[in-house]
Amino acid sequence: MFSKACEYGIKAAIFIAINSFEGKRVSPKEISEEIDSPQAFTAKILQDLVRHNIIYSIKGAYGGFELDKKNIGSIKLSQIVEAIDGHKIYSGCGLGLHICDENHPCPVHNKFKIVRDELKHMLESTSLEELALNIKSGTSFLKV
Amino acid sequence: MFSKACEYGIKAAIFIAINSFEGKRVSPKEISEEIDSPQAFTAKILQDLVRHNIIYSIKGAYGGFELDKKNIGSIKLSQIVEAIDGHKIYSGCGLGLHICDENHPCPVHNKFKIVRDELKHMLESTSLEELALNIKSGTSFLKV
DNA sequence: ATTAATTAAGACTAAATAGTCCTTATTAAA
DNA sequence: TTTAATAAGGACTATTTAGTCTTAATTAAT
Repeated sequence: MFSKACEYGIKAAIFIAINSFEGKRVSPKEISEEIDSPQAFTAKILQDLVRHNIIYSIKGAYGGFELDKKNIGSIKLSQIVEAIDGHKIYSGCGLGLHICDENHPCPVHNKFKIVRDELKHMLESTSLEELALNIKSGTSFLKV
Repeated sequence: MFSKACEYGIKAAIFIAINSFEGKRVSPKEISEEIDSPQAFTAKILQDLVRHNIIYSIKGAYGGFELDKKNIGSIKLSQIVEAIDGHKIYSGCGLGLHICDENHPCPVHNKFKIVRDELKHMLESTSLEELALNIKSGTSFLKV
């Protein structure tokens, strides 16, 4: 469903959020250990999130990644997915037709639309804050 | 969502179904033209469907691919997807955790489950017959 | 039996995704 | 102002997915 890059990006953002709540910056090393991902690859994905202004990076000694505590509640999963995987999850035909809409639907157009709308709604209505709080409380987990 | 192989496989199966209604066999060439897919690659995917007993192949002159007219109504989309992409759409964690269940959920486990169950239901409740009839009646399209 | 038309199989290439590694730029602290 | 700790960037490799090509096996018609 999501690319590996996107999976890592989501988990990394959650971990950064948890730490930002406590005013702590984190390094790619800590992040990749905590979310069980390849470090260098994760660092590259973090750069993507920085470029999209979803997270912030501070270079140099005592630097790291963080995000604005006040924004954690307003960052939605959809923003992270779009930053990394683009819009292809939402747009595009389920069977790969170049044109696929109400007037010229592929064989599964309407049925597929229901599923995709559900996914879209899920991504747009889930905030980083919600996910981070669940990790903090031990309700959900970032690895294993 | 689906792999290219799966997209081609679904469309090919629909086209074969349409022709089997009329007792006609079709070749990989006809199929790939009709569904706008690479011929050799499509042929390989057809072999997969044959191995899974979803379609039948008749070798030699006047051969081709066909399927049992009586079965078209009972073949579900899920069978084709499973034959080609395996079970990975259903199983596996949305964020790539090795273990992800009610007791040890990833951050999006419950929300993701809703989407995936919807997809699963869609695939399991949609028959090849239904899709083929829509193509025949011009309600939906296999290419462009 | 021979031939022409066909699917099957497997080795190959191409492109996309996943991932590594090294070098440069930046910055806080000493 | 030097140094050590860091992120950024880019070139590189590895793996997976997508796709091609050639040869073998099969079969209906002649």
